Amino acid sequence: MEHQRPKIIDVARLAGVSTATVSRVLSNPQIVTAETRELVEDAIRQTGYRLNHAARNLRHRRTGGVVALVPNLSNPFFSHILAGMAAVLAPAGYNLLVADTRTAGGDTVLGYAEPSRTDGLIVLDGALPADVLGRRPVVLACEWIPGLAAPRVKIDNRAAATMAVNHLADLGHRRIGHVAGPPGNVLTQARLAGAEEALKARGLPPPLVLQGDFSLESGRRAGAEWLALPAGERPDAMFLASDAMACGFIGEVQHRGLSVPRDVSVMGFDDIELVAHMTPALSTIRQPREAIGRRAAQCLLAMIGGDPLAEDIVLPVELVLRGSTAPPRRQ
Amino acid sequence: MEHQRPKIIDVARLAGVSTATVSRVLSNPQIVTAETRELVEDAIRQTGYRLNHAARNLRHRRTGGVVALVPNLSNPFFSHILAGMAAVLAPAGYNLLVADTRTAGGDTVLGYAEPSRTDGLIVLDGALPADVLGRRPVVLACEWIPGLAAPRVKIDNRAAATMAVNHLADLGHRRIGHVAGPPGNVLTQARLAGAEEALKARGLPPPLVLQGDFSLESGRRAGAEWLALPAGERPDAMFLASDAMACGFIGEVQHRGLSVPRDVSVMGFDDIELVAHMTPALSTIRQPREAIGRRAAQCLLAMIGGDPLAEDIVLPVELVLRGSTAPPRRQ
DNA sequence: ACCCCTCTTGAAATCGATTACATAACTCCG
DNA sequence: CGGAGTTATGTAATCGATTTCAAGAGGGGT
Repeated sequence: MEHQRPKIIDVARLAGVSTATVSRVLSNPQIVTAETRELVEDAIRQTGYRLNHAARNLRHRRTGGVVALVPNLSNPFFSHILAGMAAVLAPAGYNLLVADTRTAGGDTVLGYAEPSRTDGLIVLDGALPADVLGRRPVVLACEWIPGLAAPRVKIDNRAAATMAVNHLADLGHRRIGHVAGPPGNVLTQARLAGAEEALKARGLPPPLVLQGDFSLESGRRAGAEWLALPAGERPDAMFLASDAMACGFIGEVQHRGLSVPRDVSVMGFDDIELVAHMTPALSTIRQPREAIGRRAAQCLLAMIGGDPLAEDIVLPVELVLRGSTAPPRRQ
Repeated sequence: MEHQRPKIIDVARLAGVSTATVSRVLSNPQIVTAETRELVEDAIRQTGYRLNHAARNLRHRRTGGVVALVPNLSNPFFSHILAGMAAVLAPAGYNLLVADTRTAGGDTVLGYAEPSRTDGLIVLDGALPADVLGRRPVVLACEWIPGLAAPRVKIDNRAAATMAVNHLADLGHRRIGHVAGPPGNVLTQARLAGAEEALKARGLPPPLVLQGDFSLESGRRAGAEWLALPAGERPDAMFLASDAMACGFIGEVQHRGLSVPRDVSVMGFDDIELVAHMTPALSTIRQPREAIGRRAAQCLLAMIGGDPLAEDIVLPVELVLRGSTAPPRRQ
């Protein structure tokens, strides 16, 4: 016996049938007689035959791969989304490739978008140029690319931001600030708009807006900026557009000896796992991350399958109240 | 003109050469005359030809994919490692597939190990049964699988734990505890051994050992256990086998009104990005995560290329001192 | 002028599966 | 018992590139 991997023809010979029959047993068992089928299945077991996917994919003119373009893999926000996608894709016979659009160069991203490498894309980064993606199945999740006509799976960011700000206002805060995401980002804009809207609707002054970029470090900088304000001008509640920034913000404020929520209430956005364990635990907006991943994957599979259901999906968020928000201190 | 993707034969016809020549221009340009080469390159540009990877891979009997098996994608510890791997693999023409061994079922993992899906594996989970992986290029990173003969890329966990404990002892702590990882895990064992060794070498009592599993939540539980001890028996310094656990531990201790490092000094392990921003900032052992990923990928590529350099690589760690460790309180 | 060698190029086989089409066998019914 | 219809299987083309082998072109030495 050679130590080569057995091919379909080896199975066919052993079972005394043609390769066509073996192939049918593999992909469409019910159209083969039970008798023949068992013959073939025995042969498969005996030879230890395993299908060669490259060959099947070549014939099917597909790749069996789906790529997720993530802006920053180190952000734990994305990991559950990926898990949700994998949970849908694996049973459907698709591999999930993950690419970090920040660390990977533009060429690499372009390489992934290559139709002969993947059957479709799930884009979680709104900052990619639309033309990079080519004309093929794409689903946008969380963020989206303004010019691009593709189904989106997202939350209502504006309404979520409104919820967050309303909570702070309900506690009695009147000077509410916002740390936004990177300029130009669609989430930044929607969350800022929601925050402004909520304040306006209650007759409160517009928010002090500090710029961030969703990262921990930018949250820390925002904390430093907040501290640098004259005490009388500091907002007494801050709504930050990501949990990572909220962590950085709180860290900086605490390092300088102030206390959350005594000196400032803080709301985050995302509900990453960690923030429930901080001191104080972070009040935040929970995004259904796993569901986002699953729905995005389902949507993409449908598109690959030819369904033109280009409908956006909006998933519900949840307001999670913990220790980082409290009524303002009596002056 | 049809809107089909152009194939190599379309390019060949336009250039007036054979497909063999086009293929040579694509993969071995220098063996073709400059003249012909330009002809072909023009034709490629004109047709907008793009190589079909499934076909090439079929012929080459390779898949162009490498899979990383990660125990828990949500742990940010892994993301930089993955980035490091991708940085090496992409230029070499390999796709990186990422699979979470916890969320993916055993079947899925087995599917990835399938030779016709990927050319090699990088395993970051020591809990996989060795026989799942089959007989093919494998590199173990961080964790390893005792029975399996494969090159490892790792740090010296025992020495790193010794460093951590020595730091606590240098500060003057005498009752030092340890929160270990999941039982049976190789990292758990090495780190525990290093901690015990360091204490013994200094004539200090063996550590109180609490069991964890590297997760945030298990760190929180350890914090609760620590709090439940009679105050006189509590170790006044704790070394935890992961940063995630250290976060959970500190969170729990602080929630109950005690202070770090006043009431207990805490050392973590990994140096994930976030812990520099907590209050107090966490003292920890920094693993060179990106380098681990890069070296593992390089090693795997070498193995795929046929090099049998089955050498283990041990990378250096760094002791990072921040605010969570301090001399014990005077009693 | 002839032979040998090197360098380019093309024709055809190949990678390993899938599937359109053909064929054989069998059922059913008039 | 013959012909139509159904079902199970085999033959061979096909997916799109790579590569072996052979042939032709040109160069150099004698």
